[in-house]
Amino acid sequence: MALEHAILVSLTEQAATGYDLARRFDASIGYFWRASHQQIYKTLARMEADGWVSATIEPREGTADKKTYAITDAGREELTRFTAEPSPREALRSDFAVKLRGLADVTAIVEDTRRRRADHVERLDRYEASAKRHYPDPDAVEERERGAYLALRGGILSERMGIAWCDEILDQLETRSDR
Amino acid sequence: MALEHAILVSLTEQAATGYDLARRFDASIGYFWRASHQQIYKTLARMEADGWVSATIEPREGTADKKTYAITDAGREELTRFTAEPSPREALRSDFAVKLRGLADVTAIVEDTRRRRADHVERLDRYEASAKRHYPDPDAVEERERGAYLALRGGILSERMGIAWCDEILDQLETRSDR
DNA sequence: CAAGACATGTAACTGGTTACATGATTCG
DNA sequence: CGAATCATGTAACCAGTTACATGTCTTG
Repeated sequence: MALEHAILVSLTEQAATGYDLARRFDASIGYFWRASHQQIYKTLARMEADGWVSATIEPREGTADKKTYAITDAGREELTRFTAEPSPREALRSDFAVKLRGLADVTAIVEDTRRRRADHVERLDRYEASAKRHYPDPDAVEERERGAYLALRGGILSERMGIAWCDEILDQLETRSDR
Repeated sequence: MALEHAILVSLTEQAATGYDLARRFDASIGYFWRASHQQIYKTLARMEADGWVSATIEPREGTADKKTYAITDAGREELTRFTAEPSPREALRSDFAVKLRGLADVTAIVEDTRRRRADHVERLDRYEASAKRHYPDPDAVEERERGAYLALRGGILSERMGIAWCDEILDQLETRSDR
């Protein structure tokens, strides 16, 4: 389970509320881990019980208290322990590949593939823009940003391969007649 | 949810017992969908209740009956319906990327990356061997095998990109001193 | 005769999703 | 004053994992 660890990594960079974390998971960390705010609040509660994070409470009237979470020493230890254990291979589950394998309706799959390709292109653009902005010189990435840079590179390579796959599929399935 | 649909695709090709399906999910279909036998039995029961598959029962003494499942017309309809709906983007969740992003222990990550690279190489070899054996001429793939071929191509591209990523990571993190 | 393949399951648990619910503050 | 953003949750459900459980048949 790595949601906990993704949160720990994020808190290492900067203390945050559940809401902040949810936004980070929509952006940079979301490149390789998605999480809803409900899931994040649930997980933070468990992590606090485990002593991996500690909350600073800011009472508010009329609504729930604001809680800002910071990583604890125990949390840092847990992160080190987690880093040391071998990562399991990602369980790959692709609805798209299942459809493709079945190839029940070529027209529908071509359509789906085009949609998918457009999505990859859009993400690739975002990632490349982000890379250009934050790491204009890849050979001079700062020590403490190296991890984030390499993770982003993974995103870029992954989107490029996605596009290449879509192109192969379209090349084989598209009839010359339509567009 | 696509386990049901992965099963339907598999049964379209050939009727099978739960045990057979579990083995198929360890092999070809397992390139893009993993499932344990427990999960498969549970899902088959639900699918039978939904009328998507029908079981031929072969009674056996002293142990549970053998059930061979075949896809029904309702199952084929469901598969068509599923193919027509747009595929959701895969939820990407990578323990490895979380670790990399945190970069808490460079030595541990280098080790993990090497392990990961070896795994990608091994899979790539298997996929390429399979491609060579089943589809020696990519331009002459039979109509009804096109889906399987394109899915396998996805696997190949994905492993290649995995290797490329590992190489970039190792290139940036490996000190010249070790190996 | 033992090991491994064939064959089917149950039970407890965990992580994640979807739907629902509430309320304050800020900015155009 | 209304929309967006900030902020925190609960409840019901579902899919998937892990551990446990059983028994036959085939082959070396």
